[in-house]
Amino acid sequence: MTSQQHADLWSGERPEAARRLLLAAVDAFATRGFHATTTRDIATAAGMSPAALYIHYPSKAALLAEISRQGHAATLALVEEAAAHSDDPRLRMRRLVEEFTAWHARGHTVGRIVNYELRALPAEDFEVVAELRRRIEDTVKQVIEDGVAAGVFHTPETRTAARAVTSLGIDVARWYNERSSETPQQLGERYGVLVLRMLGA
Amino acid sequence: MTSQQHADLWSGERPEAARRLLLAAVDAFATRGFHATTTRDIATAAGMSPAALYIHYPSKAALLAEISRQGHAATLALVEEAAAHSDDPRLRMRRLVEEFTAWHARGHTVGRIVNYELRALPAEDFEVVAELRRRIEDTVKQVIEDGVAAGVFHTPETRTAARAVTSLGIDVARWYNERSSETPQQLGERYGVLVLRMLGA
DNA sequence: TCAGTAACTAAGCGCTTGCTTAGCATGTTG
DNA sequence: CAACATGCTAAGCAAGCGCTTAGTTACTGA
Repeated sequence: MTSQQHADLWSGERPEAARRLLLAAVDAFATRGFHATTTRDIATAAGMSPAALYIHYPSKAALLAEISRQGHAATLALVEEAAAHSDDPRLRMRRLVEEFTAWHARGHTVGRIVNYELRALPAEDFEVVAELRRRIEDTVKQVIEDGVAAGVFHTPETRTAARAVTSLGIDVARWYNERSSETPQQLGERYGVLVLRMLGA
Repeated sequence: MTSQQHADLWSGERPEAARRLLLAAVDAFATRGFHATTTRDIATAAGMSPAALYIHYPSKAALLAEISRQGHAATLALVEEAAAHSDDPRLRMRRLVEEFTAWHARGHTVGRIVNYELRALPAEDFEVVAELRRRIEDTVKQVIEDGVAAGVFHTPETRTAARAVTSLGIDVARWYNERSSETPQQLGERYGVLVLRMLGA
């Protein structure tokens, strides 16, 4: 159940019990949603009593905030790295879509929390996360604008195009699961082709 | 707050108090999510005491099921109509994306419930709704396959392409709101252009 | 040796939840 | 005009919620 993705994202989390709680929370929030998940669910899945949760995290919402912040930070890093990877906007965009899509497939549990549990975040955590989201979208928009300026993309509304590109990746977290016929990498490659055509490359 | 969309979808709902409850539930479920919404929220917004809800609906989940069933049925009708509208797969697909996208923008509250509250549905209601969703996706896929067969679309994986097309529309319900700079119709037209290019038309 | 600390549990507190019960107006019908 | 149906409210119940308290155990270091 717990995918490799989680283990990597929080491999440095100490003490180990805190990490187990985080992984249990990711699975529970992704499967049932934040509000339908109880602190007893999380603690039990991590092999502890409910009270033990509060030694490592001050509240249920703090667990959500930790997952959302880290998930968003990792996504932004991935997008920025792909966008800086070459000089050709086509290669940058293809790499960006490949990685962004594969990330949302491989980490669809974290992806669901990141994208669909924003409302449940405490106000100040939401602010932090909203800024990360803005930077992700701006990075995508910048690659498109670079491509338009270079004459390799042909799309009049870069904001709308950026929305479409990010939408494709984000929505993968909603429908993808381990039983899907495509691997995350395959899906990324196919979406990369579709997006380049969509942008008129 | 209550958009025209809702009023149209449930204009025939009698008695009028039942309709008011339904509209209040749509707003509340879309804004806060099903599990974060209380029966007191819904009843108060509809101008009644909590007990009055149970005269018109047997449970909170029954309200959700009613919204989800009707929302899915309306979406399927819209998609099937657009898909049957002409002989040219390009015109059919453009119309389909225009209407599907505009629908998710105009009715983003209902759209959020339809697409993001499936987990909260009672099992038997979920089955009904899952079948409607299958038919929506199959209709989209069929238009793509018709286009490939006619030589006007060029995309090797029709299932993946259908996923991408529906994803674009569905995700609109997540981010669109009344303050968005594009009208639902504008957005539909722009997405129609992007999708046709994506399909290699 | 033993005070101090970190990690935990059993028990439960105060509150909110979905939903029920009992009863009250209003309007309709034989 | 009695009998009933409809649509509602005030009050509240049992269950479950997030979180706290008080205490136990195992380990560390002077």
